[in-house]
Amino acid sequence: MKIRQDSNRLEFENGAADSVKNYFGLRDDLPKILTKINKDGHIEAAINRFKGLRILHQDPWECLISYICATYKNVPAIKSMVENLSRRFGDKIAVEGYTFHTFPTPGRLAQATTQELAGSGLGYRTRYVAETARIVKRTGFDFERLKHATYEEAKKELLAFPGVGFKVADCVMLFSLDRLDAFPVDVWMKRVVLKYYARHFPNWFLQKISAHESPSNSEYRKMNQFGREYFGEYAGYAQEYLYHYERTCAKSKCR
DNA sequence: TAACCACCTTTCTT
DNA sequence: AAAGAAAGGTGGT
Repeated sequence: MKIRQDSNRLEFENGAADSVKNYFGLRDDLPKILTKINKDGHIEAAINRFKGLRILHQDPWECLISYICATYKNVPAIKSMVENLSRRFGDKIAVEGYTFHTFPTPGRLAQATTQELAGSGLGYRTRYVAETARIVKRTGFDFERLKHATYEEAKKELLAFPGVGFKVADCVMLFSLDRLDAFPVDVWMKRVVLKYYARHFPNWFLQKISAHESPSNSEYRKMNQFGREYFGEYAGYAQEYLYHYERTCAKSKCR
């Protein structure tokens, strides 16, 4: 399957398979979603600037490991780690003369030595990835089952993996378990809260989260709850538009 | 419960 | 070019 982006639309060679449409979130009813999350001028600006942005429906296992690796790292570094893992432990595949590597299975990562994993640049995340891989392998963990669990139950089960806190759990649910109501809160969303949604929080709270970089668990819960209640069943989409808007337009003029 | 803070490494910024 | 800051947080105390 070959896909080409031509300016603002995708072209699929020989039409798109269902799995491809699903991966790019093309089955999500974007007009409906954007209407529902468009609650104020701030999110509206983000929507107007990036209309068409969709949430990928990724593989849960790959998503889980990727976000365990993501803590305290910037995006290029995360990309590098995932590529290292794929190149060193995944299967080599050839497509029309180009070489790619699949993301390694739980079994393959479970049998990798600590040294081998650390060699991929994981740092202190090495033991989280190793232990999570072993648990998934040993228990035959069924990620698909979590798609049909309640929000609280799915989150609770994800939190049981080492290296998984609130933020990683919400990301895995949003990006791979079809939980579009999940609302991950990272440093960028904290900035969004302070900048655009301060009036929804008491002053003492705003001062508290300003005092340090990453939010505590109780602070996370408050911002997470606000996002889910304020934006509703597609809060995750609101998060994605605000996140991308803030990262892209905060410094530069974005025009 | 709440507040600190160490943590591996890569990439960005000055 | 080199050095310091920041990076899609988590877990332990």
